[in-house]
Amino acid sequence: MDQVEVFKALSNKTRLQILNWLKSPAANFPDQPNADFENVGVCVGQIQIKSGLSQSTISEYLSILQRAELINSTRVGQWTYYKRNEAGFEALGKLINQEL
Amino acid sequence: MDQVEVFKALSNKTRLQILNWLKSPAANFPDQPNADFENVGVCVGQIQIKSGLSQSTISEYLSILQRAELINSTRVGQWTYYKRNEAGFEALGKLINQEL
DNA sequence: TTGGCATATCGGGAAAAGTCGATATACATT
DNA sequence: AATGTATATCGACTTTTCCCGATATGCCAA
Repeated sequence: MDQVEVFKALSNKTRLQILNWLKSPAANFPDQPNADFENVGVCVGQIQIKSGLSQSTISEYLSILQRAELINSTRVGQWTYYKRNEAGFEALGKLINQEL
Repeated sequence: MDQVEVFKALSNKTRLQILNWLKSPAANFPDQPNADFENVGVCVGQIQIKSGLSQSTISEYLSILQRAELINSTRVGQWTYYKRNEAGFEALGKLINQEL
């Protein structure tokens, strides 16, 4: 876990919002017919609509969060679903408590 | 505590190093004749020398860290001493565990 | 196999951050 | 008062980040 990379990923209001939305997909997004929130997460398009930013921006933001190990993705057909990587958040907590 | 501001402050290798050095001033800096590490911290000049960056850069970095509530300063004569603000780190830990 | 979606990648323009040297300010000493 | 030292601020330049629209890629359905 690269410290600077993870903090950079967190240094943006929209990316923080996305992480927060992904805590309760069912509360924050409309139902997805093709997949289940608990298993795979939320698809890019839903996140993009909710954010109000462009498709390309959100796609990039998601990959920044993924490189920082804060989310991970599952491809199902033409959709990519993203969900929180709780192990990454635990690692971050430890980093703060022990290394910073 | 502004979330984006804190994470931006942490998104820089040198600033992370400074925070780390300030965990054990006595181990990381030469003795200061005019002040005591435990009470007031380390003066700007010592941090600047150790970092290898310019005086102006370090002065700015310290103020970024201070605005993020991760360190605080004490002015004594012509010196400004900076030390870690452990309350800020606790707040950060809570932020990670509860809000992120 | 062609057309239509969903997502990723590319190229770019604007804004912010990184970093410097020069200058200003504040305090201390003589 | 004049000089010296420590820190802060300013102006500038370079690099990175923020976002976008356009295009490419991958997958599905007709």
